[in-house]
Amino acid sequence: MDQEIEIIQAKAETQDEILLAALKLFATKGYFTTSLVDIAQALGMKNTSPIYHHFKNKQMIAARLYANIFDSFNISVDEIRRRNQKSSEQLRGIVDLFFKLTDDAPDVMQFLLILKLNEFLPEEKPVLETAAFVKIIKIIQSGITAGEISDIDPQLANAYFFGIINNTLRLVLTGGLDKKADAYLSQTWLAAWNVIAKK
Amino acid sequence: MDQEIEIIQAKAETQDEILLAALKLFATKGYFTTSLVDIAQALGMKNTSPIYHHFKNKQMIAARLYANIFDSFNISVDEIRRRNQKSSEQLRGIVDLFFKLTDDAPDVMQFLLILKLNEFLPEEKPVLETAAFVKIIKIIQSGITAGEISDIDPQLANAYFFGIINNTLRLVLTGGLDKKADAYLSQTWLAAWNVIAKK
DNA sequence: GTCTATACGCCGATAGAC
DNA sequence: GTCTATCGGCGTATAGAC
Repeated sequence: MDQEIEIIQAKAETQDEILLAALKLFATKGYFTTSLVDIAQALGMKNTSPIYHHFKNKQMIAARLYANIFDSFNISVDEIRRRNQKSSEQLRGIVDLFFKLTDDAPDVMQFLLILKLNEFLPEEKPVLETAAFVKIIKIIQSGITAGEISDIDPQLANAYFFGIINNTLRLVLTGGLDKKADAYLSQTWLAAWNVIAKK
Repeated sequence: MDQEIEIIQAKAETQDEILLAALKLFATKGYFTTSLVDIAQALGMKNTSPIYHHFKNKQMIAARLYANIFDSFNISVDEIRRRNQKSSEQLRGIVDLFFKLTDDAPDVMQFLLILKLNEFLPEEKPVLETAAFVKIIKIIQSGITAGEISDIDPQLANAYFFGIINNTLRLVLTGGLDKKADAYLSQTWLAAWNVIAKK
């Protein structure tokens, strides 16, 4: 029984290792330019066979990454909403999370912001229809109703606000800005918030 | 002699047809998911052979698209700079061009804004190091010197300004905003300009 | 659960007739 | 300059021993 648990844990661990290696390679090289051989080699495997022991095929690796990342992002957004009442505070929480992820888990952020997911995951929901991103729109709508955010099209407010946030992070990730994301956090938050804040 | 000219023109025309079909497919499906067979079929060819008559290989098609699009964008930026003195006017000209291209040549805009060019054109310059985009930074720097634009890091000002512009256009291109780009032009320009304008 | 070995398919690319 | 035909290679995926 102990053995079985160990085996299951071992399996879960190598699954995660595969996911981690794949994420890193997808984020840096792109999905189509990384082969399963690349992933296997990154893990010190001599073949791709072990990978097929854990995943049906290459696409399912990406699908699992997609599910994991968006689920965990969704949970984070829920927590942020629970812990803050005002739209401005909730948005600030999301921005803090994005900047933190950019510095601490850039591969995850690449996956969220930069990769063209629909190119290799055509059946998954577009990012903007994802639970977490739908909730962000709701936050903005609440802010408009509450008079915190100026009364414009919520989709446009979203486009402007996260245009500033995401483009800044995009540049950090691609080396267009040379400091850590954290160095730009307060200034960038202010710029983005002022675009949509009711004067 | 007349015949020769005709042949050369014909060749140039089918070259452009190949480029146009490739651009459309790359923009909609992505580079790696469109095969040369796809391109050939889009042109009514029964084989890929005619393509190889005009281009050495698939990558060279993309490289030519890259050169054409960035060259013509660069020329447009030069014209805009020549015709306007103030940084605000020059930026406005570039924004007008971007919005116009989004409505009139969305494939070109996809190529400029959305495709991950370095994934399939690793030896080409990153977009931001391109002549036109370097000039845009210069426009912003001039605006700061002239007191039109607030005195922040030009790279950051660039990130904020085009974060708003490009993210809005990105959403138009991907269907996240349902009207034509032109419907958002004046409002989006104001939002972006106000972020960097000196108060 | 990882190894060796191998099959299979797709796509990029070429040869050569017309 | 487009056709028929075909090659070669890479990358995905599987079979089966250990």
